[in-house]
Amino acid sequence: MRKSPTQARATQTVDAIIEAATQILQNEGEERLNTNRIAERAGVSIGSLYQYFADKEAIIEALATRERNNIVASIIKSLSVTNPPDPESAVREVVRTLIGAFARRLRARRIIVGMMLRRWQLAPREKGADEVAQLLVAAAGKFPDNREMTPVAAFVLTRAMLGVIRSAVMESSPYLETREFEDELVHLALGFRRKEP
Amino acid sequence: MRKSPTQARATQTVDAIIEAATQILQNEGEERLNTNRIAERAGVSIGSLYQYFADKEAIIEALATRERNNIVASIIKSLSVTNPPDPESAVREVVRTLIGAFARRLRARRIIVGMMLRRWQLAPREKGADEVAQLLVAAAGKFPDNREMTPVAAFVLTRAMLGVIRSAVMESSPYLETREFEDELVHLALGFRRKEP
Amino acid sequence: MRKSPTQARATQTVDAIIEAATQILQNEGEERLNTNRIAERAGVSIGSLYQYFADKEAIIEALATRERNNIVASIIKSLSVTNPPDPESAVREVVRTLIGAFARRLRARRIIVGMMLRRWQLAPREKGADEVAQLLVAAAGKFPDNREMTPVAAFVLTRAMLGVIRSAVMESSPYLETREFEDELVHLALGFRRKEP
Amino acid sequence: MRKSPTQARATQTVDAIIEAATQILQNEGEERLNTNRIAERAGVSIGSLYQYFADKEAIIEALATRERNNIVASIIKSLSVTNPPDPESAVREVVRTLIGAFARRLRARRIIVGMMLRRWQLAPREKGADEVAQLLVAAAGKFPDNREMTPVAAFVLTRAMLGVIRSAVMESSPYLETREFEDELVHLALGFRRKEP
DNA sequence: GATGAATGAGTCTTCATTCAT
DNA sequence: AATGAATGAAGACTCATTCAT
Repeated sequence: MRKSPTQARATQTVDAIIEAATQILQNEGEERLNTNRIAERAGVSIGSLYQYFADKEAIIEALATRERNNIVASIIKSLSVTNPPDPESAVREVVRTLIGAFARRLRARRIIVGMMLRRWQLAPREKGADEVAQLLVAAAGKFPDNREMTPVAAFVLTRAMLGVIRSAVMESSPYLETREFEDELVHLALGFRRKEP
Repeated sequence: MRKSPTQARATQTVDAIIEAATQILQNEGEERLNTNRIAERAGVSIGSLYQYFADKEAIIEALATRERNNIVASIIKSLSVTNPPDPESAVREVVRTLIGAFARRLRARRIIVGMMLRRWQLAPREKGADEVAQLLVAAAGKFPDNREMTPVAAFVLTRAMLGVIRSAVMESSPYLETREFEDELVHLALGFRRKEP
Repeated sequence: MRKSPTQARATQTVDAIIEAATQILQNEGEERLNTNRIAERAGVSIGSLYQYFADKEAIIEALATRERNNIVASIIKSLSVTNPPDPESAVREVVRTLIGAFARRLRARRIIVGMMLRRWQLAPREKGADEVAQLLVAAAGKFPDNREMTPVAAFVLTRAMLGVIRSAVMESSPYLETREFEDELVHLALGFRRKEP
Repeated sequence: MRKSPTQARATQTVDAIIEAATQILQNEGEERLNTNRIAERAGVSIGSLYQYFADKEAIIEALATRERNNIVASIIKSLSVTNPPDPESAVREVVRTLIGAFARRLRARRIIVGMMLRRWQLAPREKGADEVAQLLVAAAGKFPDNREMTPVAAFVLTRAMLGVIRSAVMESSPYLETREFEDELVHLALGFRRKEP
């Protein structure tokens, strides 16, 4: 970001720009996402936009970061439920949160995810996923009959979960918000954490 | 395709175009993929390009289809192994093929694979993933202690598998070609197919 | 024309090309009129087309000429009616023929007329109009109470008549084939031929 | 117009674009009228052009509208002559103005006039011709021995007048600015407005 | 700081025409 | 003579970015 917004007014401007970009993505699609339109929708001049963002890429990055932070935050929150009675309850809580996080603002999320896939495929490092992995491992650790979670196992589990949800989002799957879909994801996670195959 | 190439010369042109597009994707990235460059790289006039492809999209589609066919073919081939002794063997065979299909292409063609994976997930009616799902279900179906595979379960399983592999490819994960990684994927699939959690 | 068709086969080809062009104009509009499409519609290769026509312009010219000849021929025919009982009958016959000639294949005619206006505005010399003018003068000469038709008067009369019909065609006027419209044109011509104003 | 010019600078740009288009039409013909050339001739970037005009068509429309307004204004002005003594005087005044409007522009701007006349005839809802029709009817209406002017009659009369003038302009007729030509047009109008044929 | 007019490289696409087969 | 694959100049339009006011 070119200039860190010190004044409250500036923070508002930055937020307005990111929100405008998200809305355009949601309502008009990626093709229509251009800096002029973002500025217009944000009620800001194009000149001002470039005072806070070095280039279009920076806006997209800010937008993606915001989305990821929201999701991670909501997962963390869901895990803070004290003392889940059994593994299934714990897992289900996380699954439900994950699905919920992605299902909201579906179209915008789909495009953002797609854009991130396109742009960051060479230098990715799915930060969010690793954080989620940590959380899952920690959550699973609470129950004695779980197998130990090696790094590889954590990697596989998180990417599997996210992969399924991501696919459902990207494919606009009708399953996405069904109970059966949630059940299957829970089943996937519980089956994975067991010791014997 | 706008015109099906009848003369040998025309077939060469079409191949040159697809090959050129592939190379550009590999060497310069998706952003630099434009019709003029494709034609130039293919040693063909832009006019010729448009004689065989209705628009840019059609070229990308042809390219993705070609890749997908290759992968699906290799999976089908791996499944033709007669009479696997147990579920694990069957699943492991498919897992190994899947990993192999993507990993082999990894070093040479990350961008194409990325594009393809994205397209599999973007295009709701793409056969690719569903074909793989069918194959997995069929492979698993040979053993009596499996639970029934509903459509939702098949969706979840295939997307989980592909999601994990996609992530490993995209993140250039060092796990990708390790035995442990393969084991975890097998574990994931076997755990999922069990009746009780 | 590059090559005058001596063989019957060649004449058919030329006709097919002109007819194809007319049909495209009629069904798809001027924008879609291009040599490749003409050749295709005519069932002829693009190479053959260029064997008979030097360039696209030549096709359009041939087409326009054909249209004009058809119209002039039909007017001549209508004037050959022997001994019309009175001026009004004579005039009405011509008017009716003119309207009929233009009203057929309305869309194609509209486009052809428009194209001619555009292309030949600098070197026009409306040949057809002058021929029609001669005919009108001759026809009018049969009745004693007409005023003399000077060249200027003939010019004005023919252009007025053609101008009205042309406008009706170009504007897709609903009047075009009504009885009232015909009456007004007859009125225009009869009023003009009277001696005192 | 895409954006209404608020700053003075912007107004200049818009004017420059229309003027450039006019010049190109004049000097190079309609076929050479393309947006890049217009921008270049206007001393403006192609981007600026597209900031004020949605597409090429919009430029042509603006240009045609400007011309039409000029002509209609001059006719209206000519009709403001108070109390013409007789029908012939009234009609002659209008005829003279019409001829003058087109003839004056003839030498300088044949192509524009041609384009304009074409557009008047092409665009069904264009006000131009109808406005002139209204004016003619009003002018004629002042005298008691005129027949009533139905819509069809007004259509025929205006298109006849404009058709004759258009032809004279387009064919570069030597009659155009002669007294005899004017007389014949007046004769045409007066003959038409009489009750009996 | 804010504005928005201006920029122009870059992209997709069409189509008249040629020429090797 | 016929074919149709190939050509490439040309044209419409977009949009990230700059900079004078």
